[in-house]
Amino acid sequence: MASQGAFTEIASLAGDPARAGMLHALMDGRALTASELAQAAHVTPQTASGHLTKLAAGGLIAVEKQGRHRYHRLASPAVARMLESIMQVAADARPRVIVTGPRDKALRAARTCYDHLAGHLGVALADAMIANRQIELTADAGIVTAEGASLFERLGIALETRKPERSKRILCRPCLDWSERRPHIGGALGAALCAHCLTAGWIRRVEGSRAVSVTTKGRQRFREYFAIEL
Amino acid sequence: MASQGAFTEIASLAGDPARAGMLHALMDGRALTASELAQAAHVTPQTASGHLTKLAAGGLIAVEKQGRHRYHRLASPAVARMLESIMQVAADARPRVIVTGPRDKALRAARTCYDHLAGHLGVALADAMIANRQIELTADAGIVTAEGASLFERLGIALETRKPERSKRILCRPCLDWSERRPHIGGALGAALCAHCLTAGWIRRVEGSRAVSVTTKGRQRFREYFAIEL
DNA sequence: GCGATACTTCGGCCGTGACCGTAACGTTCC
DNA sequence: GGAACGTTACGGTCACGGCCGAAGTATCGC
Repeated sequence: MASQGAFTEIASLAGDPARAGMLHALMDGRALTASELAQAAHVTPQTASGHLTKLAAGGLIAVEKQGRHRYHRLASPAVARMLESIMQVAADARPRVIVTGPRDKALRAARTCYDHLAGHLGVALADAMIANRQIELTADAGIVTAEGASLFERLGIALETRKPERSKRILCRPCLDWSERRPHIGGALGAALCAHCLTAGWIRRVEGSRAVSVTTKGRQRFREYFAIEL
Repeated sequence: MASQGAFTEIASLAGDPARAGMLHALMDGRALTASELAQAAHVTPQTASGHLTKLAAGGLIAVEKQGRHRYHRLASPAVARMLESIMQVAADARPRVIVTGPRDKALRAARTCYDHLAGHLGVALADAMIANRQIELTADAGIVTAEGASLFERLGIALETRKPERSKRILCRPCLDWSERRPHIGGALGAALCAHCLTAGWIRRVEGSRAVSVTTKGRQRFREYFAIEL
């Protein structure tokens, strides 16, 4: 089969510890410089450069030159989904020794997963919206109800229905959380929600991590709109 | 981060050519013996055995003893989704030399993707059901409409709504086809549909491949129920 | 122009891991 | 019991690929 070679190339690209560290660091959806990624992977800049070249050649990351910096980001949402699915299998088959460091704790509490929210916060949001009949989720798929749509309208979040034809239903993607083992909200809906939380100052990115922290305002708003106690 | 080690382990397990070949062979959802997998991966039985031990230890495959055979299958749908997502990235970043052999041709026409239908047939089915307003699909999610539910009832396919509570809507998972680059029907719905096609004799598995062939009866039924000309 | 910063390329060292041959082990069938 | 089949264990070879040091190429600020 012709596609097999490509498959092994992609998988082995992700299977190296240093490169995995870089991909991990890029999972929050932002673009990072080569030196930042070298630091994240605990290797020297030369080594990192080689890895980045390979990742770019394999189509996993995209590079953008800007002055003397080179910004690297995941090439597409498909790559993010791939990484997420690998993490899920990894977490699944792992009831082994789990060393929960303090940084891990923050990650488990709330983090971004490429472009949407994950961790305890992400799952709590999904749970709340399900309880409030604003969305419906299974392991496979999800939809936004009329109540959900009106909530987003109240929040000032524009949900561009990608299918303007005639279907009024809005769909979203469930994304199994590797720390909570339960689905949170992904897809375009999750991305819009996450973006709103950031711009409205409900949450803030934690420096040098995928973790996010909930602000006082955010705590209040989450209670107000979603009936979540954090 | 604690999870990173597990991530690299899983990815590098999949990143070896021989193991990738085996996983590929298991992608049709059936259980195969070690010798069959050795043949599929083009290695000696001893080598294959070592790989299978590792794959099992990593939680990618499950082993079942039966007489003097040992049947190996993918450990879970999550693993199948992971493989699929890797294939998708691999296909995505590959506008390179595509050597389309005769076997590839059959695969592109119709094949199983773990437990549901893919290839030209799979995409055609999805297209037809969308056109007939029996399902709605985006890249992220999908649902079955009332018309869709009644079709499945006519076909004698029981769709156990996994959420018996009160939601009458049935959800399904879109799965981006790596050969057609468009979504086909996955999830529980796709699995039920595929199983029905097999048991009703609409399609038949091609020996030693993930490809399936459409029978004369199948051609007729697909026209009758889905208005598809093959 | 100059040095400083950011990144890449080159060359050589070294460890990991895939592979096979041989051989042993365990089941099943006759 | 013994033959046939299938799987596992061990030892040795070999090649691929990661890693760093040193040197080379772009871009910024002065």
